[in-house]
Amino acid sequence: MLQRPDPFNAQCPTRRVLDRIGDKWAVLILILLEQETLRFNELRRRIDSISQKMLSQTLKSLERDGLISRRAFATVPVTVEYALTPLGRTLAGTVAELTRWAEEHIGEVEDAQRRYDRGEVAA
Amino acid sequence: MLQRPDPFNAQCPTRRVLDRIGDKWAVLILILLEQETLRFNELRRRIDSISQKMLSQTLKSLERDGLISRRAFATVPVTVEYALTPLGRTLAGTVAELTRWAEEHIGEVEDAQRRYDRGEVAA
DNA sequence: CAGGATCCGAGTCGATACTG
DNA sequence: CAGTATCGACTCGGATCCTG
Repeated sequence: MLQRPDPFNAQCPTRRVLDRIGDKWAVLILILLEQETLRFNELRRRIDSISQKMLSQTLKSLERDGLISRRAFATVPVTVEYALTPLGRTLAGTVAELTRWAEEHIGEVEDAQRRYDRGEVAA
Repeated sequence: MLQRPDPFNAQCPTRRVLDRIGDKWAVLILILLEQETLRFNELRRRIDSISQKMLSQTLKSLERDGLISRRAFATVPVTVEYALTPLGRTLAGTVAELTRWAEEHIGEVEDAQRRYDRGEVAA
């Protein structure tokens, strides 16, 4: 029904990648790790509103997808560092395009919302 | 805490845009409408697995965000056409970058997953 | 044809408590 | 410090029925 690997119709792999990006926390983590390697609790502090459950869960699936790498050091209290893999880095770059779009057009979106909420259909 | 309009910490507008993109159905609709204007049930048939509830719900919020436009014709049974707005078109373009990434790298992601599931930590 | 309203089960997420 | 395990609240989304 479609020429491309079709993100429609199924649990096609492409769709799975899209869902991954749809994940709010995953995107934030990618953005943070793009700038520097971070430890578990550092990430937690940066994101601030994330629960420890969602953080570890999200980190695990990002690692599974080969987007980030996990390195544990046998220091006195354990130390674990998370960093982007080369693959993750390419994705982070693409995602950055999106956040750029958001920053540039958020004004227009909000205007549209106000108009809509005022009952205007807008041409 | 951050230089950019910070997608962290809050219900910052940029975050809202990201959530929008995170929406699986919204993305699919944008992709379809990028190619041609479609009617309600046409969209329904294309996406196939979407329920009528989610379709109308998603269309409504896309319209509210100024990304698509809705035009109703007073034909015998009503006809409603949905199309991208210029704003929506710019977003669709950006989203296309993402699907391109997905198509190009899905293989690497799946390889990573298999390795992970086999218990390998991977460097 | 294009949708609104309702009901309801499955999955998500946060809070809490505990471990190596 | 870096997690895991459990539980309950809440939400999302599908199925169904109905209308202009």
